[in-house]
Amino acid sequence: MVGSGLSATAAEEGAGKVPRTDRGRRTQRALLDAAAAEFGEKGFHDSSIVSITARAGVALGTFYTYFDSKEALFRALVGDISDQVRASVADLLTEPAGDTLARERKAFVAFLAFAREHKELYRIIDEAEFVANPEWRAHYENAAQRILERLREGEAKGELAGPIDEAHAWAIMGMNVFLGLRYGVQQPERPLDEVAAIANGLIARGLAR
Amino acid sequence: MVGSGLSATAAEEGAGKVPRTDRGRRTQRALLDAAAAEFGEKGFHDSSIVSITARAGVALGTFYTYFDSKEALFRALVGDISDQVRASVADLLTEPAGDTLARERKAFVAFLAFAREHKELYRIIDEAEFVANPEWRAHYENAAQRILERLREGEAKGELAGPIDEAHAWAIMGMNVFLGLRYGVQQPERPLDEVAAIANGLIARGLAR
Amino acid sequence: MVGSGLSATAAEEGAGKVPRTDRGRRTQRALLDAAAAEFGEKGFHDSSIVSITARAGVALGTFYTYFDSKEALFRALVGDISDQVRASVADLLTEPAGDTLARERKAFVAFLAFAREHKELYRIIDEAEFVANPEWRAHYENAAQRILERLREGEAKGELAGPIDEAHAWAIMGMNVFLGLRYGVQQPERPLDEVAAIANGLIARGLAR
Amino acid sequence: MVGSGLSATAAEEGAGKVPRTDRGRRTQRALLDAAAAEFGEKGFHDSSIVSITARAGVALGTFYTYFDSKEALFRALVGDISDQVRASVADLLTEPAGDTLARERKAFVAFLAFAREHKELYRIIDEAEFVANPEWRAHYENAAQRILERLREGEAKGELAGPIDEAHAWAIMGMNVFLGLRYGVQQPERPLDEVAAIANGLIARGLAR
DNA sequence: CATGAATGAGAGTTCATTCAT
DNA sequence: TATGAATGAACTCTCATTCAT
Repeated sequence: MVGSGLSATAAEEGAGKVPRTDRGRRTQRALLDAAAAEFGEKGFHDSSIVSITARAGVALGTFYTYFDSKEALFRALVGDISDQVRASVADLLTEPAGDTLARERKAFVAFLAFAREHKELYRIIDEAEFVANPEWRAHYENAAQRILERLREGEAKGELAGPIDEAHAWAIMGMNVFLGLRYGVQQPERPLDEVAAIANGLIARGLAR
Repeated sequence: MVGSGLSATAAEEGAGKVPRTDRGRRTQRALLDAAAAEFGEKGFHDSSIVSITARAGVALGTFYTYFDSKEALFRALVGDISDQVRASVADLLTEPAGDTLARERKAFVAFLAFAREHKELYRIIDEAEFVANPEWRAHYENAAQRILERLREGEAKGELAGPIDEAHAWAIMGMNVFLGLRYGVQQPERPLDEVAAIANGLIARGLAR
Repeated sequence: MVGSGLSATAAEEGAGKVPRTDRGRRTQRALLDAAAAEFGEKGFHDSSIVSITARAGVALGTFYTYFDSKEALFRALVGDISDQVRASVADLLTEPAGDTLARERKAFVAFLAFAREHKELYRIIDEAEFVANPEWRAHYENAAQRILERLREGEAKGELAGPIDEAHAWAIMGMNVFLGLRYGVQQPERPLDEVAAIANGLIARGLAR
Repeated sequence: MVGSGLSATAAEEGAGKVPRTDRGRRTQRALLDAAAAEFGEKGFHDSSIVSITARAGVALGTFYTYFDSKEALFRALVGDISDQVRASVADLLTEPAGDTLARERKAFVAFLAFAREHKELYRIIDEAEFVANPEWRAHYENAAQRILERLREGEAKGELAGPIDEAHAWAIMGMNVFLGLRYGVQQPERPLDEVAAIANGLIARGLAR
């Protein structure tokens, strides 16, 4: 289950059709939840619309009342999850955090926690990078962009040694993603803080002034 | 093109059938090369045997003379490529390299160069982690293991600050993979050394004694 | 044509899926009738789903809306025909027949008449004994069982000389089946009663008290 | 194994090609033995030439040196087995047997013994009646003819009550075949004589003068 | 005579999508 | 809006048969 389903924005960005009634909204939400489960379990190609509608408890034909195609559904879902990852991380970052490294550590913990909470989704996001349609591939680029901005702020404040490069952001994101894979999905029993300490240690000294 | 095709070991490890004539060996190689191109372009699910045999210039039925199924072919290919990445990296590491950090930098450069040379394969390896069959998923675990061993050597020699943890290896691998994605596949025009310097700088200071 | 199609029980015993609308029921019946004709003409292996759906006047894919596989269809059909043979014979036996021999004669006539009416099905039943799946092979065993019961009744009433053995039932069934093949299918022009008289004469004296 | 393979006559009746060397004869025999095993286990349609040549230990292409097609092989095999059944029965019947009923009993015992010895072949003979090509279907008609001749001899000698009809022969054959199926193949542990006594009792009284 | 690679028609099956009700 | 039957292109896989060596 992805929280309460599709976020308002994501639904309206062309991926899903806009339901006009309450009943319609409930049906669309049921389809999205079912899709999250299905895609998470089986991946894009092995998921089927028959199965998704069955999970959602609606008839097969109903699907096309809310989505134009299987790809449209996937796109809607990826957008939604991407929103949630960002939201989940942003939440923690709004609190008056200390310095840049502390912020980055918080971001990592939030990310790892999200991965643990929604293991299925991890697969979806990753798969999205490799499924044909290029517009689904924005996730990592956006994420790298946000990391880069935070690093540049730190550089400006004199907390980090310059010059900060885009490559730094991609390196950190790669670290995070793989540690998320390892300790969020494969071995979720390892204490969050332990992993965060190691990751942060690397960055801290690696970028310290 | 996958170098000269399937490496001897990979071919004999049960994934592909063993041709008994020269003609047969040529055909099997043609199929493997065609498959590398096809899987690289379209990914596992969107690749079709019809298309692979067409690329290879043989009849559809010929495929089954050399592979039991589409999955068997993919497995053979992943094994082969995995072998090649490792070999490509190991080559550079046999030379009497300096300290651990220098070795790690060389490994990264080798990896990045491989990614640039075989962009299509990048996708194959990554996809292998997410396609159902778990036996295809050994690549990252093996790679992490090798990184970890190198780091532990450095720790033993007193070059790196301990304690070295498995998480360090996964973090470095993630860095490498994402930098490979960014500067090997997406933006291959950026000078190798520039990227390597940044990556190595992070690790160097991050793990320095 | 198999009477009105699949008997209610057979349809619900897992072999065919249950249609939810009238239209669906009509389509499933069309498929079953087409299958009876096709299997009867060509036998199981030479029958094809393409051809069956063509006969039924529906699209290829429609087949899988009603049956899971070619085997499932065959199973449904065999169950149904087996039901019909039994019903056809049982019908005549409910009337207050005279002694056991008269009953057995009536059963034979009913069987022979059924074979003439549904020549194609003869082949299907016989083939079912030899096609791999053992669950399709119950027909002859059930039939022998019913004959045996009738004979034992006659023995109890003192009409037949004991001891009645299972082998008697199989012998009589074999007689019936081969006479059905010869005078039901191959030479249906010979008068029913003539054949019945000969068969019954054999049994009559063979088992007479 | 079918004795020493294809009987000379059967081989030369157009079904199999005639080998010119000793080596050739050995190869053809190996193929026939392999085919008997394969067809017996899997039936005509599920048997494959690849598998038959593998069993015979020869290359795939070699098959067509000795047989024109899969059907030709089957035909050769059925002819051969049919020969053997007849020979096996005829052997016993040449001895100066007593009356007609004693002969018929001997014939049945011989048949049952053959069925037990060559269970696989039972299936082949039966299948032959239903596989498309009508020329393969001669077996039962020939067998009925021979039974009929024996019965008419008995009638002439005054041992059996007339008038003997073709239907008697088919009835007896059906009895024999089904008892062969039941006590030759399905329950071969039952003593031969017990079954023979029951079968013969039926015929004896059924046709006795 | 023997080999085994090559062929390709044809089979069963899946599933996204359409549409009448 | 909801339903589920209908569609057919596309796919993987099999195997009898041909043929160059």
